[in-house]
Amino acid sequence: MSRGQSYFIISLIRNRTRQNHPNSQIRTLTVESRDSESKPDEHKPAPAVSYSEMAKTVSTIMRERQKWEQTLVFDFPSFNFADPLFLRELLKSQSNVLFTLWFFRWICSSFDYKPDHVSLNLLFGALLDARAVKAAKSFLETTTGFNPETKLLERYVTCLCREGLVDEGIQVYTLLKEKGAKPSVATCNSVLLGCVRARKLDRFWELHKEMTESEIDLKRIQYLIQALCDSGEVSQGYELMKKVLRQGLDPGHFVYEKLISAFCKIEKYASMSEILHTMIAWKHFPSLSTYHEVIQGLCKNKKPQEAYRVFNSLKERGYAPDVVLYTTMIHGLCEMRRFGRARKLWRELMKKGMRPNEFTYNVMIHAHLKRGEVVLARKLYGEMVRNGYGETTVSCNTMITGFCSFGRSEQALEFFKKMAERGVKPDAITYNALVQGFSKENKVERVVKLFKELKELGLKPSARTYAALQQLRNRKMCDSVATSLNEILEIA
DNA sequence: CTAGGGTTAG
Repeated sequence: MSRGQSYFIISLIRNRTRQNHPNSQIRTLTVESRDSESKPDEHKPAPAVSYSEMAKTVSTIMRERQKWEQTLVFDFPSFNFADPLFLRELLKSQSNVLFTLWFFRWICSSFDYKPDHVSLNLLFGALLDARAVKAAKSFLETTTGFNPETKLLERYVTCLCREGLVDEGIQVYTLLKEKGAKPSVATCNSVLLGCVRARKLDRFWELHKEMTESEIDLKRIQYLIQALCDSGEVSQGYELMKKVLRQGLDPGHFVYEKLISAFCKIEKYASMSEILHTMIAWKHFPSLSTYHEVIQGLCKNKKPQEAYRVFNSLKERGYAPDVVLYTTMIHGLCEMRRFGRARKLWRELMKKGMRPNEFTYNVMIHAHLKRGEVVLARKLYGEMVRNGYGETTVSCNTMITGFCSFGRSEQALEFFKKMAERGVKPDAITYNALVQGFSKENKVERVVKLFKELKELGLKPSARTYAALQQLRNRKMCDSVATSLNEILEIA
C-alpha cells in the first residue's frame, strides 16, 4: 500500500518534470525524443520511428520469434523498452494482453524499471477486459506495492464472480466496503449473480441483506427470483415476478424459464402452465429444453393427455422437437400405455430424418418387452447394436428384466453371460432381476448362486428380491433346498 | 462457442 503510493508519487513527479520540459508541447512519441530524454549522455542517432510503429514491430517479433527478448535487444539496442509510454502503446496494439504482460515481466526483470502506477492500472484493467482473471489475480498478488484504483477493484470483483471465483470475489468486495468504498449497483449485482450461479445461497441472502440500502434494479430482482427458486421459495419468486409484471415491466426470458423449471421440480403444474402462457403472451418463446422439462414433468405427473397436447402445440408453433424430446414423449406415452401413439411418434421421428439413439431404442425395447413382444424387442435390440449403439448396462438390464418378468429366466441368463463376455458390468438391477426371475420359476440352485454373487459384489438386494426369496422358501418346505435358502437369507 | 435435456425392476 505505502509502496504503491510511493510509485504513484514518483510517476506524478515524472509527469510533472515532463510537462516542464521545454520539448513537451511539441514532443511526439518517437524513439528519438524518448532517447534524448532518458539517456541524455548518449548522442546516438536513433531511428525516427513512432511508438505505435514500434509497438507493431514488437508485437510481430513476440508472436513470431521464440527468443523475442534477444531479438529485441539485438535489433534495437538504443530503444528504451522500459518507457511506460511505450508499454501503453504496446497494450493498445497487442490484441492478446497476455503478451503485453509477458513483455512487462521482461522489462521488469531486465531493465532498471520500476513500474509506475498508471501502467499497472492499465495493465490490470486490460487483463480484466480480456477476462483473464487468473492472470489478473496473480498479477495483483505478485506485483508488490500495486494498489489498484477502486473502480478497477470493482471490475475485478465482477470479473472474479463471472469467472466462477466467487469466494475471491466476495473477499475483494468485502475489502472494498471495509475501506469505505460504495460498490456500484452493477458490482453488487455481479456478486449476487456469482453467488446464485455457484449455489452459495446463504452468502447470497447475507450479502443481499447488507446491500438493500443500494438501489434495487430489475437485474437484482431477476437474481432474487432465481435465488428464491433455488432456496425452495418458488411461490415467493412467482409473486415477485407478478409484481414486476404489474408494473408493466418484462421480467426477462430467463426468469420465466427458471420459474417454470422450479415449478416442474416441485410438481406444481398449474403455476407452471400459467407462466408458460404469460411468457408466450410477452413474446418470449420458451426454449425447446423448457418445453422438454414441461412435457417430462407432465408425464411424470401422469398427465399424458396434457403432455401430448403441449407436444403437438409446440409442433404447430413451428418448433422442431429433437430426438431427446421425441424420446421423452415416446417414453411418456409408453408409460401411459398409449403404445399406438408412441409408435406413431417413432415413425414420425424417422420420417423427419432423425435417427433414434440408444435412449430412444431403450424406451421402445422396454415398451415391447412390457407388452410381452419379446421377438420384436430382440429385433429392435439387434437393430440398435447394428446402428452403432454399444451394449450397456442399461440396455442389457432392459432385456434381462424384460425376459425375467415373462418367465424367460434362461434367456435372461444367456444375455447375462453375454454381458460378461463383452465386458458390460452388471449392477444391482441386473442381479435383482435375475434372482427374482429364477425365484418365480423355482430354480433354487440358480437363485442361491446368483444371490451369493450379488452379495459378493457388494450390491444391494432389493425389498422385492427378499420377498421373492421368502415366497420361494414357503413353497419349498423340504430337504436341502430349504437349508440353502435359509442360509442365504441368514447372511442377508 | 452451439450445451443440455432423454433410457433399465416395481
